[in-house]
Amino acid sequence: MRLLLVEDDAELVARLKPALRRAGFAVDVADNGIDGEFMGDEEPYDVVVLDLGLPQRPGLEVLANWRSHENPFPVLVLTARDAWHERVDGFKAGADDYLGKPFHVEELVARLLALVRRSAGQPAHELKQGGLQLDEAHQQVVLPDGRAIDLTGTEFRLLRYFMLHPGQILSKTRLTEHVYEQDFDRDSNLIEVYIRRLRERIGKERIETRRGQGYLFRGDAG
Amino acid sequence: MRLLLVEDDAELVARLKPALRRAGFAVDVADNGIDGEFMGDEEPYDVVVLDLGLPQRPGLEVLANWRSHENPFPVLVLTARDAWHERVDGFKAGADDYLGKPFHVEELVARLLALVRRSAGQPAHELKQGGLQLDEAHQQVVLPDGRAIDLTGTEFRLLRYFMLHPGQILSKTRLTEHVYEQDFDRDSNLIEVYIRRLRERIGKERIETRRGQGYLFRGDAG
DNA sequence: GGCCAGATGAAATCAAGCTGAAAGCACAGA
DNA sequence: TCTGTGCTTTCAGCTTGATTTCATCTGGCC
Repeated sequence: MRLLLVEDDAELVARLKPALRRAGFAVDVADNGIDGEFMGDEEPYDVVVLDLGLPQRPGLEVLANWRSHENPFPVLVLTARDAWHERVDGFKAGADDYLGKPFHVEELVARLLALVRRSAGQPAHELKQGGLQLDEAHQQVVLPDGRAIDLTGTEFRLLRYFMLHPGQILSKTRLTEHVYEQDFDRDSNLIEVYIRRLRERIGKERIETRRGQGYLFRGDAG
Repeated sequence: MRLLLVEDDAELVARLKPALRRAGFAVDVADNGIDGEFMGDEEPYDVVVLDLGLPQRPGLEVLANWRSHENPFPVLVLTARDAWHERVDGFKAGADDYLGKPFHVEELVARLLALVRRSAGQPAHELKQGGLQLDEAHQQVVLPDGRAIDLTGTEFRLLRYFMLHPGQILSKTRLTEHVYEQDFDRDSNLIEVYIRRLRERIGKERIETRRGQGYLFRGDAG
C-alpha cells in the first residue's frame, strides 16, 4: 500500500513515518508542493496525506492540479484546527477527508485505512475476499476454517494488495511498486519468493500465475 | 498511565503531583485553559483532571472542545463544593466524574483509578487479567498461585497498561508514550529492558513479541 | 530439444529484539 | 553533608527472525 506524505514539518514527518510504516504503508515523503505534485502525478499511490500549509506551492493548488489530471487516489488533508474555510475550499478541490492539527497518530492511521478500503469499494471496516479475512490490528489473515495466521510485514502488504484487487491480473512491476517504497531495485525475484510464501500460507490455488502477465487473486466473484 | 492535570493553583499542583506519581501516573501539568486544551488534543492521555475555575479559558469550554474533537479520555472535573449547576453543565459537556474542593488526595486517586479501569471496560474496583491481579495499594501483582510480587514504579505502570489493553498489539512508541511523561527521549531500549524484567517476574509466556509491530499481553480472552 | 518465465530451497545479509552488566541518579538515614 | 541502597537508564554484544540474494529446478511453448 503506497502512501505519499506531503508535509514540510520534518519533526511531524519523523513522528508519522514509523507509525504509518507499522500500519503497513510504504511511505514516500515530499517536503514541498512542487515535488509533491510531481510525485503524485508520476507514481501510483494508493492514498495521499496532504498538508495545506506548504512552501513553494499551496496545498489547495496541488490538490486541484492532481484532480484535473484525473489522479484517482483518495486524499486526506491536514489543516489547522479552526480553518473551516479551508475545508470548504478543499472539498471543492476534491479532498476525501480532513484532519485538524494537532491530531492523534492513531486517528490518522484509522482514517487512512478507512479511506483506502472505501476507495477500493470495500465496506469501511473490514477486508474480506475469497473467503479470507484480513485482520489489520494483528497483521493476520483468517482462513475460512477460522485459523488465524500471522504474517510478516511484507507478506501482509502483498496479500492486502491482492485482496483489494481481486480478479485483476497484477504485474510483478505493479506489485513491487505497491509493496515497496520508491527507488526499489527492480532486478530481483522478490515478488516470486513472497508469492511462494503466501501460497504456502493461504493455499496454492488462491493465487494464479499468468505467464508473462502477472498474478491473479481469485476473489469471491472472480 | 498518562494523566493531564489542568489546574492553576500552584500549591495544589505541588501537593497533587507527587501523590499521583506515587499512584503510578505519568503526570503532565497545564496551568491554564489554553495550554490544557492544546495538550489534551496533542497527547494520548489515559485520564484528565480538569479544574473548572481556570484563567484564560473556562474549563467547561475546554471540555466541550475536547469532546467535539472526539478525544476519548475520561475527564474528572474539580469544582467548588456547592457549585451544583456547574456539574449539570459539566455532564452535558462530557465529564465522567466530579470532585468538590476541598478534597482528600486519596479520594481523587481512587476515583481516577476507577475511571481508568471503567474506560478500559474493566470492573471499576479491581484489575484482573490473564490470571494476574494488580494490587494498586501495594504496587504488587498477585500470581495465580497466590504469590504476591513487588514491582518497581516503571514495571508497575507498564504491566498495568498491558493489563488494561489485553489482546492488543502495543507498539513500543505507544508504550513509551503511556508509561513516561511528555518529552521523553524515544531513542533507547528502555521498553525492551522493562519487558524483560516483567517477563522474569510474571512469566515469559504472558507477553508475546510481534516483531516489527510491538508486544501483546495475553489476557483471559485473547 | 532449447529457451524462457517462473518456482523452489537454501544461504547470506540485515535489523529487531534480548540480555547482563555497569553507570547514573535520587532519596533515606547516619 | 556523606554514604548506601534501590531503581532507572545506558551500553555493547548476542540471538533470532525477516528479508534478500542466489543457484538450480520445472514446465510451457516454439
